[in-house]
Amino acid sequence: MMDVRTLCLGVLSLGDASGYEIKKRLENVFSHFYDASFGSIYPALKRLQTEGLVRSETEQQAKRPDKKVYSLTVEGRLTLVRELNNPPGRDRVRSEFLVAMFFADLLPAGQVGEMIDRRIAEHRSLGAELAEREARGTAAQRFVAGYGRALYEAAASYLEDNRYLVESEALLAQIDGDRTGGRTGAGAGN
Amino acid sequence: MMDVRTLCLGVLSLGDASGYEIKKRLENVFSHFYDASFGSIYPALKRLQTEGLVRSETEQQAKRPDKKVYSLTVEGRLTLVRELNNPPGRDRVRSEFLVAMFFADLLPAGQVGEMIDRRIAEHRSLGAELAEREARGTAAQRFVAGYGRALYEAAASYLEDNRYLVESEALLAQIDGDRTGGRTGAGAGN
DNA sequence: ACGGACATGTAACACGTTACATGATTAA
DNA sequence: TTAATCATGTAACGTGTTACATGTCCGT
Repeated sequence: MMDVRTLCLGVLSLGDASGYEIKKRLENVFSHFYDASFGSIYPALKRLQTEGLVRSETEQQAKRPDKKVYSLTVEGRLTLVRELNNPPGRDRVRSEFLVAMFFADLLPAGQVGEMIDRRIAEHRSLGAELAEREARGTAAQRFVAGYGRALYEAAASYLEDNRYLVESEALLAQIDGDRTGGRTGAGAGN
Repeated sequence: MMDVRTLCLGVLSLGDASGYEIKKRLENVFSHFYDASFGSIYPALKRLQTEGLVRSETEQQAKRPDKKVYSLTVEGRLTLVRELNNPPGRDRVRSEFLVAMFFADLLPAGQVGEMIDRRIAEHRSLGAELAEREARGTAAQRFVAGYGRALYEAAASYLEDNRYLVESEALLAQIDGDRTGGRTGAGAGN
C-alpha cells in the first residue's frame, strides 16, 4: 500500500525537511502523478514518528512558528526500501476529460472542441514544464520527468490527430474552416 | 465533481442496466481510467433514485435475486449533460511504479529492471486490448479507446528507450548482454 | 465438491480533502 | 491593505474499498 506515508519517507530520503517543505517538494516533483495535502502530510509524519520511522528536531525560529525538521531513521529507510520493492500496483488514472469525451455525443460539438483545445494547450504546457525539469536532478529524476513529458506529448498529438472523431458535427459544418474562433463560452452553471 | 454517480448516469444513457451490469460495463470500458466497485455503485444508484435522476423496474427472475433495472429520467439526462459540460478537472494519476522509479537509486538495479520489464509487458498487453476495442463502438468510444492505446504505447516505448537511465548498475555490468534472462524473482516480503 | 458468474445490499474501515484556527513577514 | 509565503496542526466531511451476508446455478 503506497500512501502518503511512503511518499514522505521518500522525500526525506533525499534530505531532511519539515512538513511544509515536504509538501512543496511533492508539488514540484510529484504533482503530475501523485497528490498530497497538508491535511494528510502532517498526520502522516506524526504517525511515522510514533512508529520510529522518522525523527524530528525542533528548530526555533524568530517570528515564525517553530519548524519541525524530520529526518529518516535507519528503520525508516529500511521500510522505504521494502515498500518500494513491493511490486507496484496498477496505475490509477481518473480522468474527467476522458469520461466527457466518451459521452461526447451528448454534448454540443463546439463544447467538445473547446475542451480539446484547452486540453491540448494544458498538456503542451505541462510537458514543457517537465522538459525543463528533465535537464536537472539525478538520472532517476530525469527518467520520471521524461516519462511524464513523453505522455503529455503523446496525448496532445493523439488529440490533434483524432479529434475529428468526436467533432463530427463541427466537421460537417466547416470542413477546413478555422477551428479556434467563434465559440462563445457556454456558462455551465451549477 | 465527477463521481461514481455521474458515471452511472453515463452508462445508463447508453441503455438501461442493473447495478451489476453497470459494474461490468464500467470494467470493460472505463477500467483503464476510472474505477468503481459494487460498494460504491449500489449506494449511488439508490441515492440517484431518491433524487429522481433514475427510475427502476424490478425484474423478477426465477432462481435468482430480483434484478433492479435502472433507467435514466429526463432530469437525470439533463443532470448528466450539465455535469459533462462542466470544465473537466485535471487528470489524477497515481502511479506507484513512477514513485518507485523516482527512488530507483535505493533499489537493486536488477529489481528495477524487472519492474520495467513487467511494466512494458503490461502496457503492451493493455494497449492491444484497447486496440481491439478501437474497432467497435461509436466514434466517441473509439476515440477514447485509441487515446488509451496511444498512451500505453508511448509509455512502453519511453520505458524501452530510456530504461538505461535507471539501470546504470546493470548497464555497467553487461553492456549489451541479454536483458531479460537470468534474474530470479526477489521475494519482496511484506 | 469447489469455484466462479449472477445478483443485491450493508457496515466497517481507510484515506484523503477542505475548511478552520493562529499568526508573523514581506512584496505589490 | 491585501495577498502570498512561511509554518503547524485539528476536525468535519466525502468518497471509495473491503469484507461480510445471502443464495442459486453451472461447469469441472
